[in-house]
Amino acid sequence: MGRKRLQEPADGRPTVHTVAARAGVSIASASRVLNGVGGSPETIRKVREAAAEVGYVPNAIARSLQSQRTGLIALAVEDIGNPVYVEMMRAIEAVVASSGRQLLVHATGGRIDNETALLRRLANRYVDGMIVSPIRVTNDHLTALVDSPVPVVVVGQLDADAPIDNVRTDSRHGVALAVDHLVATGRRRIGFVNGPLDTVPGAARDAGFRAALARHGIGLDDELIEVGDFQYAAGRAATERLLARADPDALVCANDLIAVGALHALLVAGRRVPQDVALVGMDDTELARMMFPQLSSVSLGSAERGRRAAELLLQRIADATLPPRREQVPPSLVVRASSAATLPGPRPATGPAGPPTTHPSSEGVTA
Amino acid sequence: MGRKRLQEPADGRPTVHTVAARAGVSIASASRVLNGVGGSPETIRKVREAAAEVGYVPNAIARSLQSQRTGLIALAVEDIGNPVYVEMMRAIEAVVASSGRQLLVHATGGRIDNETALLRRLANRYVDGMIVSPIRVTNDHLTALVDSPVPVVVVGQLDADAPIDNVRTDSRHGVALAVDHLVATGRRRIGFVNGPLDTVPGAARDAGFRAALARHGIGLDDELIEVGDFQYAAGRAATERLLARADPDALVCANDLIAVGALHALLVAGRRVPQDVALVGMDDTELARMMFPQLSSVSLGSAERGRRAAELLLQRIADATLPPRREQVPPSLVVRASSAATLPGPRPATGPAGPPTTHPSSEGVTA
DNA sequence: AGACTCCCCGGAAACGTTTACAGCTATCGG
DNA sequence: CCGATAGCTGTAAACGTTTCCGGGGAGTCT
Repeated sequence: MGRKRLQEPADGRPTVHTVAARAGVSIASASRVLNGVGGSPETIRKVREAAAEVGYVPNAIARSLQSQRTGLIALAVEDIGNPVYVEMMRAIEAVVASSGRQLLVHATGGRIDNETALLRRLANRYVDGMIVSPIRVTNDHLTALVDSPVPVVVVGQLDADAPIDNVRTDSRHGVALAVDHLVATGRRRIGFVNGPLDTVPGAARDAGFRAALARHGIGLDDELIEVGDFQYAAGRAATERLLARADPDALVCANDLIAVGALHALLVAGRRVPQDVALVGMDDTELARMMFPQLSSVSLGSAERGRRAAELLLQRIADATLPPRREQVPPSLVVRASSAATLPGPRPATGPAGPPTTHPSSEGVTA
Repeated sequence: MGRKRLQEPADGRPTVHTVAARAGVSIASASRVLNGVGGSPETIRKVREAAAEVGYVPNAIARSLQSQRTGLIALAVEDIGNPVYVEMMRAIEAVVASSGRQLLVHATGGRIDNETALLRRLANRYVDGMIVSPIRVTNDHLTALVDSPVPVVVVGQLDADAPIDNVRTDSRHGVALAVDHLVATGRRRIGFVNGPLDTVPGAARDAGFRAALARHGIGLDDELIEVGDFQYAAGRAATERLLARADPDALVCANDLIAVGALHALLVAGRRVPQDVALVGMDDTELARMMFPQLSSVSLGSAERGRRAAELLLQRIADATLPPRREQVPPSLVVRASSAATLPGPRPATGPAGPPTTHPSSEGVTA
């Protein structure tokens, strides 16, 4: 039988041709039945039977080539080990999975070239869309984002006029919440352990800290500000440097990993938390609840931001003509043991301070 | 002009046809030049020029259909939030990326149906291979693994006769290391906080704990054994239950997340660590170093296991006829502050115990 | 009873790439 | 100076799927 094409590939795996031949129908009919569109009862039975007998599984690549979509969504974050990205990823994954797609995760290590290379490679159509949370943004970056061939949603700050779907929070305001809380509970010598200033979040948090101090009429003491990167080890080292030259009664940290490092440094240095030094982290990851004492932390709604970003992306994939949208998730402060104690100072607690217990088991209250 | 096929898809994105037409050569020549095989200097120049002008990027899907490989490797783990998997993933990612491939991460949540569904979907050829670290293994699972159409490597215990590439450690021995160390430093009322017994690691660690106690001639006290799951919250709750009915002088935990929960419970209950209760975790993740006091932990070489699994997988992708291989990574104990103190007991420390300081900054010594 | 509609089916094109094959030219050795 | 050979080029097939289109049969309405 000189059929026009092989029924069985050398591979041995069945294709739609195999099924069709076995069922005695055309590949078109077989395909229709397998996709559940059309087909007479008799044809359906034959095709289903044949497919089951040979163990047919459609080849997703061929299907993608035809349909021009892969069902893959990419997520690019700096550091997969940071719990804040884990939370974001979980939220994204939930949305993505519920749309029948799969998530492809990339760790960029914050290296900008890495990220632009990734964006350019996007052009090869391997994913239907991408969510990226860059911590540094260059012009190169922006143009790569703007003329990306596939939909992109950015989580994080972005130029106001960039025509890109964007979900952000206000980390300046987040820092302000932390400072307000500390001031309200009587702290005055408030230190700040930040990440790199050449990153978007680093710069925003620095500005937020300075503004908040000024608003409270507290003079800025550069001795009380220290910079590392957004990791645990750097946070610990930066806090050690800070403690070696200054004597804070409170510390704000630019994320929870830094805060955990700061806690370690404080305890090693023999400071009691919160009695001697109150500590507030940022991102409100599960890490904050795992520490002893549990860490107060400014929630930047990472799960919520992830969820919204995923929804924006799915909407854009469905309709590419949508105008660029921008959503904002407000920060909120979660007070736990690490900053719950009010200093025995001039001003009694009026804020959301908890009881000054050393062994609290409360899960924190949202300010 | 009546070319056989469209030069420009409605999409507007250039294909190899676009480039070929613009360069005035055939698509075969264009493809050859773009892949760097063959072509006269003149042709090369023209094609390169045309490709640059139209901004040609090859369509990875079409290429995959032709080459029967996607360049994607899947990794399926239970919980993406567990630092042990983060470490494993980093190691795998390094190997995978150095081979020019990309990593696709799946969180299974430990649900067995989820995992088998994933394995079956593998048949659709979307990935070139898969690394899976199941915590529960059923027969269904095994058959799905064995007749998977794409190469699979399993990280974790597996039936000895299963013809599947496999990288494992000996967590029974790992638990023994922890118990030996605690006994050597004078502990006798050693508790154990485990994960679910119907999981492979849970069962192995339970058996290891019982065997180790027996080997030391210490009677087994069921009051000192508690079970939750492999998460922080469960570890904390399980430890609270255990402390409510027994008075251990040491705790072995089935992983670091549990150990962190146990530490929290101990400190809330007012026990000093390590003076009152020594604590040893398992997996030796960065979390162990982040705690105060830093946690002793049994390293199961997760990064190493990940690296080796990735290498096995790449080898098998390159040559499917290799016989099934099995590699073993030995566990090792890293002693840190949480178990460094020797009890003022009958037996002076002969083991690898560190100084009984309360504020150690040592990064731990490997036993 | 004829025309119209509806449904089902099979052939073939299309997605964008790589590659086997054959034809052509130019070069080199004898 | 001619034949072999090497290198380049273009045509066309192939990867496995979905889908457009035209043909045909059965059923229904007028």
